[in-house]
Amino acid sequence: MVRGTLGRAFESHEAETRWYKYWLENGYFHAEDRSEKQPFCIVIPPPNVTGMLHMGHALNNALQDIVIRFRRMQGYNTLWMPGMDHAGIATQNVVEQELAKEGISRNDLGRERFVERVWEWKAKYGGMIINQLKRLGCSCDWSRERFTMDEGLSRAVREVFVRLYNNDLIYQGDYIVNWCPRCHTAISDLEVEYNEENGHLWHIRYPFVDGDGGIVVATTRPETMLGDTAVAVNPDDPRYRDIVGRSVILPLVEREIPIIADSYVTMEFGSGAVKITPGHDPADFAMAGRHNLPIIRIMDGGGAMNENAGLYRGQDRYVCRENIVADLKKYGYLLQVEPYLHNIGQCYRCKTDIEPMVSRQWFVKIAPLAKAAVAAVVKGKTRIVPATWEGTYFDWMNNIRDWCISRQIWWGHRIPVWYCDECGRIIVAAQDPQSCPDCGGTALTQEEDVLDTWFSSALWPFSTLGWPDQTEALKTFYPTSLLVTGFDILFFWVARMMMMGLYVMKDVPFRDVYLHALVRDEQGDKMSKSRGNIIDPIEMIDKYGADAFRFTLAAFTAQGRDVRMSEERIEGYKYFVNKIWNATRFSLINLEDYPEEGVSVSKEEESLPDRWIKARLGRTIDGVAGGIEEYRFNDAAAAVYQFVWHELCDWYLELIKPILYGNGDARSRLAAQHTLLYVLKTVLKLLHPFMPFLTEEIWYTLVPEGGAIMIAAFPTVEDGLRDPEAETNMGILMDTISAIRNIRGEMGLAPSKKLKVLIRTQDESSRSIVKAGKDYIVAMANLEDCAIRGDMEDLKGVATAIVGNLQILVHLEGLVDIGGEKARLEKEIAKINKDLAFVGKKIANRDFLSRAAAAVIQKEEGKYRQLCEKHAALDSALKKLLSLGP
RNA sequence: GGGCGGGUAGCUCAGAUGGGAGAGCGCCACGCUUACACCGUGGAUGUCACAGGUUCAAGUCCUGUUCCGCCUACCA
Repeated sequence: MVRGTLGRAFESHEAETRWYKYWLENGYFHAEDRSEKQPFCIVIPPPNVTGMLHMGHALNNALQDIVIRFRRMQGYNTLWMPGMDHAGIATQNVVEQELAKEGISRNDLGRERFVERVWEWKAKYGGMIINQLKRLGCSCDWSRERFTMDEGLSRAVREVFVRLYNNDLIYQGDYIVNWCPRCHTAISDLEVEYNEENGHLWHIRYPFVDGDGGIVVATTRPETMLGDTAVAVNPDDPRYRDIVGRSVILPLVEREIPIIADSYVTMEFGSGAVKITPGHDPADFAMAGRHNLPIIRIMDGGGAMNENAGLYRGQDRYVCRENIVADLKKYGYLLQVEPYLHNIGQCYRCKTDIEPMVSRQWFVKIAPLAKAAVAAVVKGKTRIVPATWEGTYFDWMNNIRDWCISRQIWWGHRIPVWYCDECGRIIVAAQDPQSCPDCGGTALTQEEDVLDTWFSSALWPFSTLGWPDQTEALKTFYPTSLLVTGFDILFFWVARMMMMGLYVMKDVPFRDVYLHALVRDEQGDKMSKSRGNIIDPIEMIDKYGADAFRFTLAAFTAQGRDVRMSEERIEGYKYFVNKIWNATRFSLINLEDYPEEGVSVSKEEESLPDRWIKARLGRTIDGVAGGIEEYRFNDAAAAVYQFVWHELCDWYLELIKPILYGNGDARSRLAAQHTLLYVLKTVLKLLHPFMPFLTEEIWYTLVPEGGAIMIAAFPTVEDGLRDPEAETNMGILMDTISAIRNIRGEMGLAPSKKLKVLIRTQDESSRSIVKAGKDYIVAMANLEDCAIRGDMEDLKGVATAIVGNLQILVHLEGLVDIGGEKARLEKEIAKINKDLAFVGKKIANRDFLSRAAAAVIQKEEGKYRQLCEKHAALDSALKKLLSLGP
């Protein structure tokens, strides 16, 4: 097979489908349960089954795929474990909405039928995101794909629940929880988001039972007064000291409630007296515990007032508020209303105002679990990157509160608890029990509630690998190597995986956690439907190709920074794709007659550009590999971008053109072809983790029998690549060429005009470097002739530049523009004067000389000397220009 | 109220371990040179938020101020 040719442009869409299929068919994504190779494993943050790929997913998964492909190429037994989350409330909502269109509710259907419907929905519409991940190029081991509601994962959930329960780490009780009246369920503290809203502070007078007067309380939620069971003041408050212990009459309700003293009350706020509603306020609930107050719940699950609300029964809580306020006013209890800005807790899914409400729920006693999870990070068993997040992690873990895990919905893992209808005994078991172990009764009723979706997600790193079975995969891949996720779910998910992993597996779930930032729009705003600033990843892939899109994501992923995304930027990296494509086309054309089996080229046959580009390639390998290893994706991307565009294309390809076009001997042409092919192949491998499709397509054409690039070995820096001498020498030639080009541009000499140049230096070694590289200078600076001499006689009609110890004189011939050259030299000299003043001041400073490091002093003195020389050279050039004339 | 991150070129951002600043895009000029105009060559642009301090030397370390984000929190 011979090398092929490439079309005019990369057809991304066609290539993407073709190569993804090819990879799948060849099983390249598949990880071995057992292998001689070192394991490397990432578990995917499971997207919601209802989810569609958004920018956050795209970033998250592009980064994972970059690391995974990199490690796979490095020879690891690489597993990227994919799957989805059943997303209890979200999915139930979707299906309920579907039912609503048919005019029925889930209650009409009943639990069993409803859950069936959800499964049907999932089969039909669920998991769109999986196909979208494939469009991105994700190399997950799809043969292992899991779903949190799978039989196996459900078994893991039950098993963990039972263990926790038997260890007294799960309990049931009546506590105040965050209740979403729309979702009709309790949610955890984390699922509440607080937003500032303009409200009011109502001042209400509660009259004393005995005697005149009363006490004034201030509240933002007057409707909750129906559930008040006390009024509290601070024990140190002189205003109220005497009335503690007395009682007041709750207006409208006519209930007698006590005035109690509790140091929780802030004297300075409002009137210094607080109404206490233990049934509907977390702080009040806590106070009720301390003072043994009755707890009255006044609302139902939908946020409407219940039978305890008397006349207000059936009213929605906000309607009720208006009525209460009106009534208070009517009866003279309302003293004052002031505008008040405060935080309202809302359901993070549906934005409905949360109602704190007392109800019977299941909780995980979390402090002991959190303690171990903190210790693991302190000991460095798990590393959080960037490390600044460790502090946040510790703060949260150390102040953590028990986790409410029961949800009053139907879609999810039903809690493995049964109640004996006969004797009332609670049975907690992994397997459905047949009878009551106490009374032997067979009439058992299972707990209605399901578990928080995050409960099953917390088990993800080991449940997906087969736990509770001791599978080979589990032994090989746990603890996993890396977790990549957004910082927004550090608490929701990462922390809980840490706790569960340590509890169940006795080891951390992952060695490294890389937390990336959020994707925002170019203004820095969060992308959201309501803002209308969403960029759809799939649309971007269609338009610019997955490779350009992925590269853009990587290039903008600096640690600790949000990713600002705009279409323009993706387009910019599409240009990079095009550049790579065309550099390859150029190479292919010029490799046509290069033998497939290659040639062996000795060190001596290599040209300076050959040696130089290989040396630069070596540094690029370090940059890319180091960047990915340290999760500095922008650095890795920048390193390869810079190399391909500004070293390979801008310099190397241009430098070898004359050689390739046959201006030299056959051997040096072969040497250039050899190097070109080698460098191109290597850089494609460096690019592959970022641009899998493009590189595979090119690789296939360039190395038809080389197998897939995705399983090629990732380059390492061989000794032959290090060549500082070539870098230095080539650097001199490049600076020389740039200096001539600069004169051409500044002096307005046409690009097409071939110039005559004289390069002079008394330094032997520089002269020989330039002599050896003369042909490159002539070609790259478009010269008619380039003389290199050691004598320093005066010349007229030239423009001068100084590079190191080289004096570069460009003959201006007929078009002498003394004014132009004078201005150019003066500008240059002015710049040097400024630098000279600065460095001069420094090395004249006694303190600097006595205190700075020797190396620094040496460096500064060297700099000064060079500046002086350059200054002198330019100055004499200027003088000659003026004295000699045209 | 606490905590964290950030204010560097017109824009978006890089700048371990202190030695007077970089990239990409944009802008200006010139070029269709047989890979690429999704290109090439050259050029311009910065009181590194502000004020102090440490140091021979500060974008980089310390303190304070200010502005902007985010996280977190039971002052009703």
